[in-house]
Amino acid sequence: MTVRTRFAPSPTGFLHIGGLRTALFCWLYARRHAGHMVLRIEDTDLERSTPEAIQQILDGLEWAGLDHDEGPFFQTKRFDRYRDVIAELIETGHAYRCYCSKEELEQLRAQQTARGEKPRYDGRWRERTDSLPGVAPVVRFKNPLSGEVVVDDVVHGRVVFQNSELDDLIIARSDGTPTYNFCVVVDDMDMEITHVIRGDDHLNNTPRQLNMLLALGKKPPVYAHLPMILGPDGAKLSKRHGAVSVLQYRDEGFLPEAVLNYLVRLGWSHGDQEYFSIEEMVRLFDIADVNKSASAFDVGKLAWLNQQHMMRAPASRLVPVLRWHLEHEGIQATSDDQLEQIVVSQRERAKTLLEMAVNSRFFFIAPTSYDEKAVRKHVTADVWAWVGEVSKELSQLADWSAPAIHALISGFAAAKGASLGKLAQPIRLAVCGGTVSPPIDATLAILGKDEALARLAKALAAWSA
RNA sequence: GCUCCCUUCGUCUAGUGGCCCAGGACAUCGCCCUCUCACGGCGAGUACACGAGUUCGAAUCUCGUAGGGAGCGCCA
Repeated sequence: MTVRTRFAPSPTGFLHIGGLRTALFCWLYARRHAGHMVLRIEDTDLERSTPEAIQQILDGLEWAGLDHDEGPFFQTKRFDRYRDVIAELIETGHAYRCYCSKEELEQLRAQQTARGEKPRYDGRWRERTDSLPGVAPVVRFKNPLSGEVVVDDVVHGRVVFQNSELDDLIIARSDGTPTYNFCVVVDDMDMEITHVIRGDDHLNNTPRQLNMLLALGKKPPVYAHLPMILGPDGAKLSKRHGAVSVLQYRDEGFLPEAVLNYLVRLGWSHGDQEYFSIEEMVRLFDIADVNKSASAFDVGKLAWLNQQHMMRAPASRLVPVLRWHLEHEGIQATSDDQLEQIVVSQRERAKTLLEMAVNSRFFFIAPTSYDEKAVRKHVTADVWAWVGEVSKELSQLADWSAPAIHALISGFAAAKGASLGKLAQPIRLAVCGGTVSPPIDATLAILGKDEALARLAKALAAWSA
C-alpha cells in the first residue's frame, strides 16, 4: 500500500507555525515512505476564504520547501461530487432533510444549556418524511444512536466515543453547499488518503467522520492527531504572540531548514540529537514516535538552531539570503566573493541572517561617527600615534590578506610592548565606528586596502581634535 | 455544563517497573579561551502536578483529585 498523506488548510488566513508543523509531518511521513502528499484547499467557507490567503499558504509552503505531489485541489471545485454523495446518503437512508429554522435550533440549544446538558440536535426530523413548504431544508447525517466509535490513533492510542454523545450533524446547508466534516470525508475517501495527519483539535471530529465513512462503506484511514503548539507563555497561540505568517520568519532572517528542524523537535525527538538536516528528518522521523502533549514555542531555541544551521551550511548557501536581507536594509552588495567572506566571518556572531546583515552594514557604509565612550577608553594620545604609524605600515603592505595583516599588526604591538587588543580596538573603532566586528585582520581584509586606509585616515583626523 | 485529550527542570525533551536521590538541549549564572563581540570548552542551579493503590521495587501500571487544552455552529 502506497502511503498518501494530505495537508488541508483552509484559506482564511496566513500559514502559521502550527499549520507548517502539520504540513511538515505530513510531508516527512510521505517522503519517508516514498508516498505522496496531496495538497487540498478547504475553501467551502465562501465567506471567509480569500485568494490572497491561498497565495500566502502556497508561498509559505514553497519557502519552507515542502512540496506536494498532487493538487492543490479545491473543495469549491468539487461541489457536484459532494451533491452526488449527499443524494446517495439520502437514498440509502443515511441522511435526511431537516426543516428546522435557525431560530428553532438556537432555542433548542438555549434550553439544553439552561438544563446543563450538552447542546445538540435532538433528531426531531430524523424519522419524518414530510416537508415544510417554502422552507429550504438542510441535510443531516443520520448518526447511529447507540454503540461506540473507536478511533485508533497513532499518537493518542485507542480513543472511544459513545454514539449517544454524537448528534446528527448538518452535511449540506440550506443553500445546498456541503459542510466541512462531510467534505473531508468525501475527499479523503476519493483521494485515497491512507494517513490523516492533523492537529488534535480534530480528534473530536473524528468519530463523526468515521461514522460517515462507514455509512459510505469505506475502510477508514490511519489517523494521527498531533499535539498543538502553544505560545511562548504556554497559552494558545494568538495574534499577540507567535501566530504570525511563516513568511515572517523568512523576513526575520531564519533559514527554512532551521525552522523545520525546530518544528520537528516539537513533540518528537531522536535520542539527544538536536540538529537535523532535512535528509536526517526524512530518514529518522516516524509519526508513531510523536508525543501527546502540547508544546510551547520558544524563539530562543529557534534562534540557536538557526545559528547552528548557518554555521554548518556551505557559505554559498547563505550568500543569496544575506544579499536579500542587505537589500532590504537598503544596501546594494556587489561581489559574491566579498559576501562569502562576510558570511564566514559573521555567522558565528549572528543568530539570524537579518542580524548578520545589520551587523555588516559597516562593510558597505563608512562610519559617520564613533562610539564616544569607546574612543575615550581606547584612544589615548600614544595609542593615537601608534594607529598613525601602523596605518603607514599597512599602506606599504603588498599582500592585503588576513594573515599578513595579522602578522603586521601583532608584530607592531609586540614591538611597542603592548597587547594586540590595545591596538585592535582603536582600529576597529576607526573602520566600524563601534567596538564589535569580526577579528580585526579579517575585518580589514574584507574591507579592502583602499577603503580600510581611507577610514583610518579619516578617524585619525577626527580624533586629533 | 457535557464529551474527549493532555500533565518530567523556565522551555523543548530522554525515560516504557530496578541502569534514575532522573540524562541531553535552549535559556540563566560562573569560570576558561580571547584583539571586541561571538563561537567553543568546563561547571552550577532548577523537574517526575497532587493523593491513594499494585509491587520486594514506580517518573514508568491502576484509580481519584487538581490544573491546562479541544470539541459541542447552516466555521473550518
